Amino acid sequence: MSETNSVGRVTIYDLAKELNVSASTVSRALNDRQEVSKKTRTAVQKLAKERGYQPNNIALSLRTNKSNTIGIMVSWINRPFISNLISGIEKRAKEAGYHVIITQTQDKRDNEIENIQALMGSRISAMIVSLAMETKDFDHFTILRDHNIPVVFVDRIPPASDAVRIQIDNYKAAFTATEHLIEQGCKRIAHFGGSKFQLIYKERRAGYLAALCQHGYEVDESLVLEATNLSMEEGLRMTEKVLNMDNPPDGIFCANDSAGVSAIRYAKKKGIKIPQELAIMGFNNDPVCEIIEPELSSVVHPAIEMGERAVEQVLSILKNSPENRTSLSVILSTEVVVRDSTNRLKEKS
Amino acid sequence: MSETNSVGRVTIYDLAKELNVSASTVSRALNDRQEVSKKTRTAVQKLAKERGYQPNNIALSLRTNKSNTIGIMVSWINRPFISNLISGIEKRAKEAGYHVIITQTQDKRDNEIENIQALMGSRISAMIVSLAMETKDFDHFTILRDHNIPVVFVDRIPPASDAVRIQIDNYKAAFTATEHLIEQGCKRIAHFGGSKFQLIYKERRAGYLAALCQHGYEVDESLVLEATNLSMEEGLRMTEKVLNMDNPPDGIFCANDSAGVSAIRYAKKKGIKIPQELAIMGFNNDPVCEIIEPELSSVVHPAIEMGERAVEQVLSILKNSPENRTSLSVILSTEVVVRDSTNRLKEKS
DNA sequence: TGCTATTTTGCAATCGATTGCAAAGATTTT
DNA sequence: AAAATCTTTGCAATCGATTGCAAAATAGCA
Repeated sequence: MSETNSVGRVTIYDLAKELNVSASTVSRALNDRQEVSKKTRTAVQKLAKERGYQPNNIALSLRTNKSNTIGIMVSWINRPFISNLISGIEKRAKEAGYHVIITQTQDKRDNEIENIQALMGSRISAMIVSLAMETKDFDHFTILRDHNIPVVFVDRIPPASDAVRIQIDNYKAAFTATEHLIEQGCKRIAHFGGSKFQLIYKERRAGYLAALCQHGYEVDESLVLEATNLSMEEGLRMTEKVLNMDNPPDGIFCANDSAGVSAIRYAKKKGIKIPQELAIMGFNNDPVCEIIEPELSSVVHPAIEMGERAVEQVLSILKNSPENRTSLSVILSTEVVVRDSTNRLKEKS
Repeated sequence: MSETNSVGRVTIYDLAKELNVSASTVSRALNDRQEVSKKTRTAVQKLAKERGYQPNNIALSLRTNKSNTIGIMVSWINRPFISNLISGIEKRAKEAGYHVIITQTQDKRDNEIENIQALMGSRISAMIVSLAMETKDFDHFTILRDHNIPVVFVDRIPPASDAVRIQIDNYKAAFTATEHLIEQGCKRIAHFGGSKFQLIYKERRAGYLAALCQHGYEVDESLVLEATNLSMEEGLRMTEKVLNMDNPPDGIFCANDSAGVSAIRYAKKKGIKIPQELAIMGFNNDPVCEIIEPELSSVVHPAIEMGERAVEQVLSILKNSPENRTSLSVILSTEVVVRDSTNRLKEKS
């Protein structure tokens, strides 16, 4: 075994002893402080390099009480939107000299509480959160505020007005998407939504209803469905339900792409022509949209950018005094990407 | 502002003062040690709960030199295989009381070096790595060994025989997949591979060649292609190339699903019948396999399980003495999932 | 050379939790 | 009641880096 065991990393004391100076001097030299003579400074830096000195962030964190770590809490890492979000966060965080600790809630409120505890123990500098599907109350987040740990919510955000959030305008996006279906000539438009306890789904539903209303459509409640977890399976069940009604819809606006994909597959199996007899709109613009046939129209959900912006919010909060926070909420722009699953006009031309 | 600022978390000293005991006693009481009288023990624990005491992991880490953190280094988080891998890692790591720090290399060797430095600074207990595509030498990993930090390689592993790795038998998997194409009656089988510097792609290629050889097929080098980054775009280019040859293949074995998807799309556009005129096999069994039409046959790559097993290896290494390591390499089983893109027999029945 | 002025250094405390060892307190034995 | 034993507690050092303040070393000047 080598001379240095796993514990025996090179410390400033080792360097100090070897150069016959004090640890304070080494510390200052490594931080390139002017008050250390140039001669010792370069000597220290040279030796540090030779010995492969790595500053111990843990010791530093203990002293400064800053871990330079951002905690991320999401439902599941292995979802296209989330993994893109995290990718964006990690990239920007690293640029700013922060680490990133990740935890999954698996959409369970209890895990949310547990994870917050654990992250608090790690003295994270800030936290970026996308809520668990189950979560309807937010008491377990107050402890973070009590300790002045900035929290930025992304995508699945709480309704509390004073929370910092990064989001898209779900209402407007849903409105535009639904309007697009109307423009394509759809007369009866269904909506497959997610849990009504999640603001994003509530807003998408509201946008959908508003578009119908504005264009003088009547709302048929039996066409407005909701699932706690809007999965492929749920999407399939919903599609089956509405397409077997006496008066089936000729358009579906889905609150995510999984449901949209299921709708396309079921409709195809039933021999229903897309988009002529049934136009289908998804949400998120996942990669599958371009794989499935016909390709699925969807709403861009800029995941990577949301992650980057979340980090920027974190940094700005950490930099400014708590009272100096300006923009609490960032709303990113989206757009409807029209593909074959809703493009009726293309066929006519 | 509240009485406790962000720095003013409750410490054992606060509890000690309030109870008129020493910090040592509080520490021991919180760890439920017998040598503290039951009376003080319960009193301390009660007060700790009341005051919302959170042990400071950073202080603990400094003392023990154990961060209880596993560093993950992957190319990109936002890839189906990787995000599933991480999901599995996080889950099992949390169960074992470990945190997970994530870094992306973006497939760049320089980032790999930088990330290792950063993770070393955070005094990670162990590391789980999937190599950057660029990486051909492994000198920058020796520092981890020098400091006795266990490294477990997953998926994209180095060829060094003494590295701990979690993998599938890529050779065998590729062999079986190619054999399946042969059984389906393919006479000329192309291979779209990844960087030859990556072991997994090398092995997949070898398995493919071996299957051809064993069945008395001649190898046509012009059908064996390789891309540094086997993306959808590269897959498209490759498909275009081979299908426009004078003597095009009637089967393609792709080293990942992106290439497989591109092959299907291009072939369809050209009006080539799948699988009758061209059978296509992917690798990874990404979700897209079941979305595209025809559905893409593929090889199961058990991402979540690989993540879990990687953590188990880490734990076993950390627990046992360095000399006591038993299983250096874990090989998980895979299977070929036959779908419409290769199933010629189904049509005949 | 002697006396300020300036530059360089070192001492010691700090961050929070743990632990070996010693001391104090409680209990039992003779 | 004194001695011996056992239980419970506290002191002080440790982990590694930083920093206010004081001390030492050097430079500048007469």
